[in-house]
Amino acid sequence: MKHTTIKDIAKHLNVSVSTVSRAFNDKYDIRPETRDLILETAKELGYSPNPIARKLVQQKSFNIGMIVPEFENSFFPQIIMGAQSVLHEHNYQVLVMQSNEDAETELSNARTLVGNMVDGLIISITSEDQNVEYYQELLQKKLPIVFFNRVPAELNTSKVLFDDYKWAFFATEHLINQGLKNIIHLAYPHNLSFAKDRIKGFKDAHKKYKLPEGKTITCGFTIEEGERIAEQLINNGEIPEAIFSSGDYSAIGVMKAFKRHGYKIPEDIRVVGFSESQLAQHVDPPLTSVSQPTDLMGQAAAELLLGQINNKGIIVPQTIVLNGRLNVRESSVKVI
Amino acid sequence: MKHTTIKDIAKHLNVSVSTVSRAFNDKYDIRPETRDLILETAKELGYSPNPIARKLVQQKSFNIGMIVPEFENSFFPQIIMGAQSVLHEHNYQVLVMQSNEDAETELSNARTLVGNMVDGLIISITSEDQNVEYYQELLQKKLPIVFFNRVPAELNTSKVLFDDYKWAFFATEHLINQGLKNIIHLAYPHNLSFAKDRIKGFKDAHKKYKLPEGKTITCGFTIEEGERIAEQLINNGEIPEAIFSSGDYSAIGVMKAFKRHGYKIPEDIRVVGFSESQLAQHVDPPLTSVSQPTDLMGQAAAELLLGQINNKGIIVPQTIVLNGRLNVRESSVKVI
DNA sequence: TTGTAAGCGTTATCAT
DNA sequence: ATGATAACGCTTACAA
Repeated sequence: MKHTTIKDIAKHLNVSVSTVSRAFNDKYDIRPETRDLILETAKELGYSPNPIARKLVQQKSFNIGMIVPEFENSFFPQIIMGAQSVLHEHNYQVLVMQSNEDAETELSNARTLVGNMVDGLIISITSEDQNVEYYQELLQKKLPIVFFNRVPAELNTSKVLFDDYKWAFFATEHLINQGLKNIIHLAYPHNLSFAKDRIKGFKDAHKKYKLPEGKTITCGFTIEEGERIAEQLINNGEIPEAIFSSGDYSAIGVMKAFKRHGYKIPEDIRVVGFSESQLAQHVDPPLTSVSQPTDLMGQAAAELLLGQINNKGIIVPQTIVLNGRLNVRESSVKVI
Repeated sequence: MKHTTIKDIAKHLNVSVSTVSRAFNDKYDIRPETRDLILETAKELGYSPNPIARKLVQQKSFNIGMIVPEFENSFFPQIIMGAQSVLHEHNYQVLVMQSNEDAETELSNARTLVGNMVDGLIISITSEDQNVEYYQELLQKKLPIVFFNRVPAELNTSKVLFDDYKWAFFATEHLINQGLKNIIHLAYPHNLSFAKDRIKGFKDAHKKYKLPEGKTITCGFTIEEGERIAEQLINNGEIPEAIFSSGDYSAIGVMKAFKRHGYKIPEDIRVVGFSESQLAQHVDPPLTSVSQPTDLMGQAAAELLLGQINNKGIIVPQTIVLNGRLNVRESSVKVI
């Protein structure tokens, strides 16, 4: 693809390239008529300034890179949209990449984005342990980075978090308050910091009510995983009074499996999910779930990043912890 | 952010910049020891080549831009992942942007991506009528573009489509074959080509069975829209035997509203959706829906694009039409 | 095998 | 108000 360049226009009009450049950058002195003439012929010749060249000399792209583990579920897309809304207002474009839950891909995404000279990065990491050296390196080079939702503990930069501990606690309490004692928690793998926080919330709720520490089973993100765990429990004859799952999908899987085996929800087993997926209110029975303010999370991350950018890389690390809500639905309360 | 540059290394090692450059580009003659030395100090100094500069001189980025209307639902994300899988194999990175169903945003996305010197574009358009001149312009400049799912009729480039006509026909036939005569089609707005194709499929199925041409109502994409239309029908006392909706969400909305008013599905009204959303198999009753091969669509688009790129911009327009499947579930068949 | 220098498309400083 | 020109970081003839 052959771009029309500033030179083509300069030649065409017998002016210098700097004059043409000025026509496109309001801040310089230029006679209005010359400017209009240039802008006009630019349109004729199908010219628009080449941002690559501009980036090279200005060392600034007005692009923000964003990396998320996946966007199959609506969780991350909603956050992306939240971030976009504030970034767009400030004339930044957002380039999105997904790591597919893979740390290596995440690293290569980051490199691509940095290669494109993004002015900042907003990242939700895949694994707590990997890639931190690279991010560390970027931060040392004064590249603004904000992490959200899944964040590396060691890195000293801004983060936007959800109060996983608190809401796992509340969700568990919601079940305990109904007189239930035998609750199982389906936890996410331990390399995710929020998984640990939720486990802690779950256990501390038990402590508060002087109950024996609840049982925890590690479980994946999918419906199938939830089904697998439930089948396992059924096989072992180990039927709990309630299940608090770290994700809606596994919670739905659990419900499916138990229903298939003739158990009634919520009569026989109560179920609570986490993250308020689109499915939650539409499954049968509707699933109680902790909803996280995805749009706010995106907005907060974007604002922290803009702050860093405008601070010329002087990073004042800030951590914002966002509140949630427990959407109580039929799956977790006995209908009277 | 201060990048370490090729010059820093050159100075550090008392060699010329071209030697350093060569160390990073295998194809040139360079003494292995010099190369290793350079690569080593590069690592020490935290240097990696600046792709922006490289792009500027090579006029090639190994980045592909992809624009989708939204990624809140899993439809487009799945296509993106399909495309990514083949593009990654060929060392291309994919930059994704979303137009939010807005033609202007779509245009600005395209400009950003072109500005980043992507080597090709994969687009699902928001509106058939807008932005075509710009895309036309890009194509004339030999920028490879492949459209998918929602494509502009006028543009002479490669496209990947779903056979909307055929599957709307089959879906309708599936209802007619059960002896139903009074079927209403919830159609998408007419500025989307596939909306028209589905309407035609719906009507032609009626023709085949010598039935009066079925009724069509224009409806949005959301659950709420489906509910609104259903409420309207109920208010008018106009209860059909079946509803064939152009989208799963509106179909689900329809079911919700009818259920709320005491109608039974499928006993009183049968419902068929389109696009096989994640929700389809989990709502109550499970929703019959036409599933589209999203992964294949992404892969096909990517392959067509790579073809164009490797053809050095000599575009041989191709249109691939993909097949689907009707997933029959409880919402559309009377249980015996 | 290595160095020199031109060029990619801009912006920005310094003259004029 | 406009023009020359260096610079951004890199690749690539061409020369040595």
